[in-house]
Amino acid sequence: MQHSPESAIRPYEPAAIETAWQARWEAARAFEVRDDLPREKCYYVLEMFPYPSGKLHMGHVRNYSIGDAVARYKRMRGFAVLHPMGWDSFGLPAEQAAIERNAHPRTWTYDNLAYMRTQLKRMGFSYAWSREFACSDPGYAAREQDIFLDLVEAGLVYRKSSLVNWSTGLNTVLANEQVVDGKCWRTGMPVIQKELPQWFVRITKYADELLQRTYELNQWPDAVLTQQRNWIGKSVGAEIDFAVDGMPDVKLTAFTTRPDTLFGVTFMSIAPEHGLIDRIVPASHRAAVEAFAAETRKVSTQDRIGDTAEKKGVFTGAYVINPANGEKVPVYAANFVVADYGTGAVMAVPAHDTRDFAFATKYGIAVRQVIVEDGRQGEPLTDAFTGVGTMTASGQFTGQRSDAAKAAITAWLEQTGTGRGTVTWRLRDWGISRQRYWGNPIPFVYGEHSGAVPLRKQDLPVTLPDDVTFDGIGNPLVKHPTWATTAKDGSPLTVRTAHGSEPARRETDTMDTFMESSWYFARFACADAEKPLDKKRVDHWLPVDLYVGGIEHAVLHLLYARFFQKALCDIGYSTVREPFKRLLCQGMVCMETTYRDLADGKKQYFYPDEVDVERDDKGRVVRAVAKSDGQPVVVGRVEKMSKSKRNTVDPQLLVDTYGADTARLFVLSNQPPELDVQWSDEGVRGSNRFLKRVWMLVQNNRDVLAKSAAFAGLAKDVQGADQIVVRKIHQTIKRATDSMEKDFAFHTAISACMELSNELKPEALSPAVFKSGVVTLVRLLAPMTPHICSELWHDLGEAGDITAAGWPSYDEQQMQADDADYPVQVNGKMRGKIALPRALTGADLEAAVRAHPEFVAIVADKPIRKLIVVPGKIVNVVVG
RNA sequence: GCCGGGGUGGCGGAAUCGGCAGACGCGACAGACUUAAAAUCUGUUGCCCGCAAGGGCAUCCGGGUUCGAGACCCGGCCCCGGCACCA
Repeated sequence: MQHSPESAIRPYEPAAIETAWQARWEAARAFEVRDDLPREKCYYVLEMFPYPSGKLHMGHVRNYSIGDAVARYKRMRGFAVLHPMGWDSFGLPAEQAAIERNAHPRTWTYDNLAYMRTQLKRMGFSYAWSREFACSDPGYAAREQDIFLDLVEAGLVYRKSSLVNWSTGLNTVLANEQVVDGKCWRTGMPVIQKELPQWFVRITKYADELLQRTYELNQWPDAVLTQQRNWIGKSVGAEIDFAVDGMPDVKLTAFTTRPDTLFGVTFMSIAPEHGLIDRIVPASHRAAVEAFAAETRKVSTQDRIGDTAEKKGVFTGAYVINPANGEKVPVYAANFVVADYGTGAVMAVPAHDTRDFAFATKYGIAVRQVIVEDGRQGEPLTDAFTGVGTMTASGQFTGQRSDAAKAAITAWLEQTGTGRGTVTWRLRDWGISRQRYWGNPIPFVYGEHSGAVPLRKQDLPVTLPDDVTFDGIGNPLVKHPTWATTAKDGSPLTVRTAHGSEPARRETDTMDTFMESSWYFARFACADAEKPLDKKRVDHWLPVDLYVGGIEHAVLHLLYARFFQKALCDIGYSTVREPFKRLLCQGMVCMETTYRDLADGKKQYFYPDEVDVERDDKGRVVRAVAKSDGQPVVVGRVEKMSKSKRNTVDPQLLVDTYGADTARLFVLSNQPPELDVQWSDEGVRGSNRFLKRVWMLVQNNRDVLAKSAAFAGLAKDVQGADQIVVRKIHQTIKRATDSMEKDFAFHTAISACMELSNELKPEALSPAVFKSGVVTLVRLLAPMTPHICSELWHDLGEAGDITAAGWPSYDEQQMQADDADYPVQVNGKMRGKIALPRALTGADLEAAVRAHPEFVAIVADKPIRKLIVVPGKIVNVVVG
C-alpha cells in the first residue's frame, strides 16, 4: 500500500472505539444525575428491569436501546436524566437451576446478573450505575419487609384461608393474574383449586381509583388501558333479596346488572358450592344436588370455563319469592354460576338474557317478556332480547324505558328493603404467598396459641438461610432444621403473649416476586436512602416520565405497580398516585420459524443452519429441505424469538460481529417501537452498511472537515448544491426532532438521516456546507449510535462531548426555496407542475397561476369552471 | 358475545391539518471495479399498455362527502390482542 501514515484511512473497528468510549463514560461517571434540579428540567426514563436469567436476549436489546435512545436524546435537549437499571432477581428459575444443577440460587442469580451487567455496559447503555440494586439484595428485601409491616398496619395486608390456584408443576400458589386459560402462565401445567391459608394484599380497596385513573393516563396505549379496565371489571347493578319459600328467615340474594328485568324472573340459578345449599335444599332433592355438585367439582377449572362446556343444572327442590310480584320461582343449581362472583346466585330472566334463554329452553322453564323492542310490539320472542325497550307486564313500571327503569326499580327495592344498588368487581385481592425459597420472607411468626403475629420492625430483616437443600418437592424453608424457630440473635423464637411469651415459628412462605417490581421505580429515586423511600426524592422523580417495556405485563406488573404506588401514598411514602406518566410498549423481536409437522400434532423445529432454503427473486420460498435427511421442511410464519422454536439470535454474537452501534441501530430502524421487528441478517448488514458509510464519509474527508468551520450563513447566501444541502439540513433536523418528540419514531428519524447522508457529496459542496451536513448528521444519530458518533465528533475536530454539544436546532425560514413547486391537478388528476414564488397569495397567486405558460398548456382550450389554489400546496382546476 | 388495535409494492414501513401515494431501508435486476468471488460504488425497481412520448389502474371491499380521500362519514369483509358461562 502506498499510503503514508498521515493519510492512512482508519477502518471502522466498532469493538475498539466502543469499548474505549465505554471506559471513558465509566471513568467520568457520565450518566449520574443530581436530585435537586427543578423538576421541569428533569426527565425520568425507565425500562422494565430484567430477570437475571443468564444472558441478554434480543428483546432486552430492543427494550433498552429504545430507553437509551430516549435518555440520550433528552440529555442532548438539556434535561437532567434519571436512567437507572437494576435486577428483578428473586424468582423461580434460580430454584430450578438449584434443583437441576446443584447451584445455589443466590450464586446462580448473582453470577448471571454480573455477566448481564457486562453485556449492558458493552451495549453502551447510559445508566446511572450508582443507583443499581437487585431485589434480592439484603438492603432492598429488608426495606420491602418494612413496607410490608406498614401495609399490615394500614389494614392493606391480611391472612385468610381460601381456595387458591395451585400450580401442580411448581408446587406453589399462583395469583389469578398468573393463571392463563386455566394453566400456569410459566409452565403451562394444570392449575387446581386448593384450600390454604394465604396472605393477601387488599388491591380491591383501590379498584375504583385504579379504574377511574385509567381515564387520566392519556399517554398509555389503549390496549393496556382496555386490558386493565376489563380486568378490574366493574359492574353496576343491584343486589336483590329473594325470600326462600317456606323459610321466612332465609334470603337468597342475587346480583344483577339488569334490575329492569326483575318482573321477568322465572327461575333462579345458584352455584353448586353456594353456602345456603345445605339449608334450602329439601331432603327429597339432596342426593341429586350433591351428585351434581360432586360432578361439577371433578371438572377442572380449565374445562369448566369456555364456550365448549355444556350448560347444565339440576332443580334443587327449593323455591324463592320474587319481591316484585310475589311469584314463586324454582331454584336450580347450575354449573355455570361462579361461587365467588357477585353473590353466587343469579336471578334468571330467559326473555332478556341469552344464557338464561338457552337454559330455560333446555329445561322447559317459562319465558316471560317484560321489555318490548321498539317497533316489535306483539311479536313473539325467538331469542333473548337484551337491548333497551319499553317495559311491559312490570306492574307500576310498565310503560317506562327499560334503561330508566333500572334506577326506578333499584330505588323501589331500597324503599321496600328488598334490595340495594351495588357495584361488583371482577378484580380479586392479590394473593402473595409463595411456597418457595428464593423470594422475600413474609415477616410474620406464628405463636403456638396466639396465631399470626407481625414481627416488630426492630426484629427485621428476616434473611434467607443459605444452608438449604433443593430437591424440587415443596418449600426448602419448611425443611430447614432451625431457621423457622430461631430468632435473629440465635435464641429460640418466641412471641409475646398476655402472660409473657410462647414459642413461635416463622412464616415459611415468601412473597410473590411481583411485590419487588411494584416499587423498584420509586427506590431508584433514592437508592441510597436509609428508610425504604425518601418521600422528598420520590415525589421529585415520580411519576416516571417514560416507562418502556413489553405489553405482556399489561395486567400483571403494570396493575400491581399502579396499586402499590397508591398504597405507598396512603402509608406516607409519597403523594404521587400514578407511577408512570407515559408508557411505551415495545413490540417483540421475531424471526421466521422452520419446522416439520410430526405425527402426534407437534412440530419439530429446525435451526436456520440445519436447513437449505431456495427462494425466487421475490424472496418467496420455492424449496426448503433439512440438510440432515434432504426431506422437505416448512418455512413457517414469523414468531417471537424463543429457544423452543429454535429461531433465536444471540445478541452477543451480533455485538461481536458488527458492534453495539449496529445492533442498536438495527432494532430502532424500519418500524415504530410499538411494532414487532423481524430479524434478518440482511437488515443487520444494512444498518452496518449505513454506519460504515457515515464513518467513511468522515474518514475520507477528514482533512477538509477538521480544518473547515461549519457553514454559518443563510440558504440564500449560497447557490446550487450548497443551497439544496443547507435546506436539507434544516428539513432533516425538523423531521428528526418531530419524530422523537411525537412518538419516539426512531425509524423515521433514521430515514431522515439517511436521506441527508445521501445528499452529502463532498465533491459537489463547499467545505463549510459539507461540514455542516456531516456535523448535523453525527449529532442527530448520537442518541441511537452513541459510540461511532462520539468518535466521529472527535474526528471532526469538535471539542467536548457530543452530548454536551446538544441536539441541533432548525430554522423554518431556511427549509424552503423561494419558489414553490405547485402540483397542477386537472379534475383531481395530476397533470404537471409549475414553479411560483412562495410569497404570492390570494388574487396575485391566482393571476400568476392563470398566466403561467405550463398551466396554459395543461388546460389548453378547455373552459375553466373552477380554480382552486391552495398557497404553498396545490393547484386544482376543474374543466369541461 | 363484549372491549381495543389494525388492513398501503415482493418485504418492513412512510405520508404533520383532507393536497404530488409508496420517503427510507431490505430484496431483486442491470452496470462498474475484480482473474474470480466477497465487499464497495452507480443506476432501475407499485401494476398494466406502449419503442417512446404518454396513458390507464392502484392504499381490504361497496357506497358517500369534497375541487381533491390512504386519511373524514355510512355499510360490509378479514387479521391481531384482551376479557368472558361475570349474572
